[in-house]
Amino acid sequence: MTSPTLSDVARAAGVSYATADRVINNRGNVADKSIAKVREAVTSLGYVRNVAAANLSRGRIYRLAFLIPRGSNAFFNRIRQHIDHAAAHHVSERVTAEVIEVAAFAVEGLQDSISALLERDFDGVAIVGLQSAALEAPLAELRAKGVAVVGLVSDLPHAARAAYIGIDNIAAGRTAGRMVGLAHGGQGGQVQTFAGSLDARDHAERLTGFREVLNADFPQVTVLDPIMTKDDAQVLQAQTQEVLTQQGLTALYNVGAGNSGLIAALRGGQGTRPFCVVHELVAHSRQALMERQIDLVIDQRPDVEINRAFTVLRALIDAKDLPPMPELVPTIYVRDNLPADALTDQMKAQDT
Amino acid sequence: MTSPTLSDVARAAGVSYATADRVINNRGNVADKSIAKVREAVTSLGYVRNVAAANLSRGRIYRLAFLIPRGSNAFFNRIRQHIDHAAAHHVSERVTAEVIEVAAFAVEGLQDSISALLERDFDGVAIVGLQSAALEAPLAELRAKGVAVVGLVSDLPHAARAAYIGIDNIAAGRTAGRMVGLAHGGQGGQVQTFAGSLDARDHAERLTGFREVLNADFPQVTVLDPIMTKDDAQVLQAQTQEVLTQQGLTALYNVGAGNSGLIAALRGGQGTRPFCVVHELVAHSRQALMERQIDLVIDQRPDVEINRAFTVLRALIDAKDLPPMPELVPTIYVRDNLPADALTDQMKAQDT
DNA sequence: GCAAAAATGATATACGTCTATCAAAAATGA
DNA sequence: TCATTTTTGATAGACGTATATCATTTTTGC
Repeated sequence: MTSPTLSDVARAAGVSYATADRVINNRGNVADKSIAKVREAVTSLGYVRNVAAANLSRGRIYRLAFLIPRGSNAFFNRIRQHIDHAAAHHVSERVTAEVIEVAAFAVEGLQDSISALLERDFDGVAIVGLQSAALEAPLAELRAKGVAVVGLVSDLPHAARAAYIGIDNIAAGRTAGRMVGLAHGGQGGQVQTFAGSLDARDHAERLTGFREVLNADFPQVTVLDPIMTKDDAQVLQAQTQEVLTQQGLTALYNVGAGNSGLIAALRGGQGTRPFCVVHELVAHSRQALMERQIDLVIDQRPDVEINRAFTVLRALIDAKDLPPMPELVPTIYVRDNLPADALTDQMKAQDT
Repeated sequence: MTSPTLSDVARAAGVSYATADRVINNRGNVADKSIAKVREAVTSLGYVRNVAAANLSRGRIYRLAFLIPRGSNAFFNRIRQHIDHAAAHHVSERVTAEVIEVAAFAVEGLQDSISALLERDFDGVAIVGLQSAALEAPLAELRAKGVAVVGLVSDLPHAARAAYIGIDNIAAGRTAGRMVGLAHGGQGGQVQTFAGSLDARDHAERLTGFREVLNADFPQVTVLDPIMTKDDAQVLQAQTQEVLTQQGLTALYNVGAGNSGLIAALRGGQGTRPFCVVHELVAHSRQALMERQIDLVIDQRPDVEINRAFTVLRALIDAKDLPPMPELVPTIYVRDNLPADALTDQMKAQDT
């Protein structure tokens, strides 16, 4: 009934505990014959290392760091809160997580922050990344030190991280495109798009996906070139107001942030409004969904992502294979399938 | 740097280890004054019980059972696979999970299966439930024995379980309604609905939610009364074929199972087809989405649910509060945001 | 102030693994 | 065959908690 211990394995294999241990933790200096005997005993007994005992013995603690862009962006506020929340529930497993803020979207700042990590003693790091070769060197150093590195939300250069935890932004854009297309019910129309900056890889990818679907499957719907907003709510508000006066506009799609401005403009508008799709469920967008100022929110489920970051980092640090995890998929919210998210509710006062 | 142990707490509180232990595990026979001192030391030091050490010491193992309807239903096959998969990754934490098959949707069979659990030594049980007072007595016995009980996918009588892990089916129906409404793009239409049986609470609820939204927000769309299918693919195929000949039909919505029949009928149809929404992403529905025979799948993410069942049961057994978990929300799939799910792919050959 | 009851302290063992050390045995090479 | 190297065995302490026992001290009630 009780699961076999390493002593049981040793006995079954006809070797000493020490030898079994040498095999299990491949410490070397073991005859092939002994290795085979132990391996056999392991499978026949179904031995599985007791991680609790192992970690206890090692005095293992997992020190994690999260590099998150500084600023009042509601989405990253949400990310930060989820990290703190998750960290609080991981102390009993000796996992600590520290949020380190970095200059937003600046390669140099990120580079410095990564180098600074070298001085600290972290076991795993999750980084909201950028695609820049300049990051490769410091990341390589980190990994050489044995630190597990994953990209979060926005990927790092491929070779420089062990995993990427985030959604496929082309898929996210395609999803938005599909929904906008469907909402036209076979009729024609014009979609105005908004983006923070096309230098941001995620923005560009979403736009690409969006266009792909509409061009291919809904050719009667025209996609207008994006208005650049720098993710600034004020810019968005002004531009939206202007755009709303146009004839024939049937939909709006903002691939970036700054939605509080877009929503404010919509709130001020009169008559029927275009079909509206934005990204990321935060206080503003949630409320706007409820109040019917917008129709759809495409969300990347930062709560799921953070959970996954913890799990993946732990698995990488333990060098074991990954447990089953829910897929990361762009999630579509309408006003009818909103989660009752306490964290989201707490953020009423915060900016987008 | 290293986290404080109970000995540290005792020292800080000026009591012996034994007394600190008496407080922590409330064994009684401790003066209020001592309790206060220990509590204070705990908070000031930030002491958190090392669960690994505790479980090791107790020799704790978590024996879980899942009561799942028997049969070749693709959705429950998927559930079963996720359970096995998750269980395999939990052995190192001394968690075992056993799937127990019960007669599908039969109160008596379920009742017997629950009673049978009493003979076994489980610590936690997840049950795909039914709403029947007949289940209350055996469940009460189980819980009296100290077994943690949760409802899974389909709820148990409220008082008889500690938690329900599943989606809100009214919300799921509302979501489907919203999407069907949107897809009409302001034009009128007729939706044919299908249900297995209105005795199944989830089917009835989905239909209710669906009607709510269309009646309130899309009055120009008519919802036709559901065709009863017993979740039988053959019935669905025949009925769908007939329905497709009707003039003016703009959408189909099946709240239940048996979608392989519906899809087969659609595949055989010619000309433009109605907008189609079904539930649960399985091999058939996934393929139909890809091949554009249907437009939308509302999914309850059984992978997330199973993960959550493990976590919740463990937390209940340990009598600790729940860690942060992603919300369970009806997920909308279109062909653009499908997960690359290995498990789903393995099930090509199975029935709906 | 004294007996009874309650509270506390001191201490030992166990859980399963990791890590290290030292001695003993076996294999290897010339 | 003997010296050297490789492999093996035996064993002990540590990790932090749970649990139990027994002796001692403090508190309580009368």
